[in-house]
Amino acid sequence: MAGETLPGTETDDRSDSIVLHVDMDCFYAACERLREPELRGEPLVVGMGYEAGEGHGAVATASYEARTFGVESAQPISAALDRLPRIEDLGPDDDPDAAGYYRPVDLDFYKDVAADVKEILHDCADVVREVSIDEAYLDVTARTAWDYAPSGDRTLAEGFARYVKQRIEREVGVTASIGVAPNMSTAKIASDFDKPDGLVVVPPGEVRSFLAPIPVDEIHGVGPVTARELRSLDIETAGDLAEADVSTLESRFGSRGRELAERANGDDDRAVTPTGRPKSLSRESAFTDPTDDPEAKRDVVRTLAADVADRARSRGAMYRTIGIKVVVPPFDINTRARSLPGPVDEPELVTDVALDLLDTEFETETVRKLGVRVSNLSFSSADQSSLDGWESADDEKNGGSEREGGQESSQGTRREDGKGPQREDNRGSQQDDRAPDDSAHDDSTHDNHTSNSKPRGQSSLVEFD
DNA sequence: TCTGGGGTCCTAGGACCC
DNA sequence: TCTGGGGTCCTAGGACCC
Repeated sequence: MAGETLPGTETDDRSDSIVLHVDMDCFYAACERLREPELRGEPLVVGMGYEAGEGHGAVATASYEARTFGVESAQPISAALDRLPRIEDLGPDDDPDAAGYYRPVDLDFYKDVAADVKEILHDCADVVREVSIDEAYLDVTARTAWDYAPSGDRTLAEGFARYVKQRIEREVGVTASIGVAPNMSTAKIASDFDKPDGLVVVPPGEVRSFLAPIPVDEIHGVGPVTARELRSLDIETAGDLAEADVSTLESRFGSRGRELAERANGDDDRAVTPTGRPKSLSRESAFTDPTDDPEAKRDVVRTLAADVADRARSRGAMYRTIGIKVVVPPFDINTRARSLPGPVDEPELVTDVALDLLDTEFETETVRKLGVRVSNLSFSSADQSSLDGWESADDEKNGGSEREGGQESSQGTRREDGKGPQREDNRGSQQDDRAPDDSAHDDSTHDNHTSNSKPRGQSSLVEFD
């Protein structure tokens, strides 16, 4: 790994950083077109929870051609079909130009394609933060510069971004929009500015003038609720937000208020850090029709719980909290959770706790959707080194001080039955992790009966039977 | 826009400890 | 024991993102 930035020389001032935000254009649709080139240029809708010929589910991605018909992402498929009929449903007299193609989401295939893209990204940058399957931040400060190319009118950074873009298109066959800026939040807005197939470069001196006219709701972190509230304060653009009175913003939005104003002003000194480990894993599913049938609900919860536990195990995650989500019509979201004294990897326990949470409060409730979630995750150390090696290996700061995970006896010995991740390790991705004395505390409160041969009667930790 | 699935972060109140 | 303040953990809900 690159050792060019020594710990001591790491500057707090990142104003000359070069950050790329790479955002794949209509990624799911682009993937479908890779394997079905006939779909190029056609209106194409990729639906999740959608099955061929059916009408449920929601739009995951609509191609630009489909968007001209009013199809939008997150729309119910039924609404999309109203605006853009399925080509197969056309009668002989209907206009084939006013119809589109519908495909179900095939995440496994998209992940394969995304892996090819990410390989290129990692090849082009020292630090890559993957935010989702189709989006990533790259810190390329060490690879290029804000200087102008000899030819005169373009920065070297722009040339570098163009190179990344072209590689993706040439080697994978899908297009990306890229924003280039001195920080993450500006790069993010820049990538969005000229989609699809865009390349927008905002050099350090132009950040504020670039941001000023941007509508507030295009700022990352401003959703419908915040946008409405901002507008009620006559704040319509990033420029307005940058000039707004900070204490007013803070009283309205808490700590987020200040942060939003800073972002709107082009101040964002977050370093691009590699993707961390997950904080929670969940699975949910909606009923086609809301139901109050207790057994039907339990069946779903059992399936979801098994799925989640399975996924946790395959990712080497132990969990300390198990929860459910119950969505009651029209759309009331309820969550319930129970924490265990220590991390476990116990599929049956996930099922039992989830069912218990369901039964105690929601047995007779009519529900639209159910979910199961595990959180408070911890990962085995073996797995850890492979994933954030650069942090733990070279960063002496967190190397020594806060890793007492080793001699923890009470809960360090979950499953000594020969396989898999053994030792819990609370380091997690340590920023808000109050891990250090977390375990110490745990220890002192209920250690004495640790018969560390067996994980002291897990079933008795939760009060079934 | 009557609503799919998988996440993150923040806030607030209560329990509990010192 | 009715009186302080500080801290952590837990749960639940909400806003937001893709």
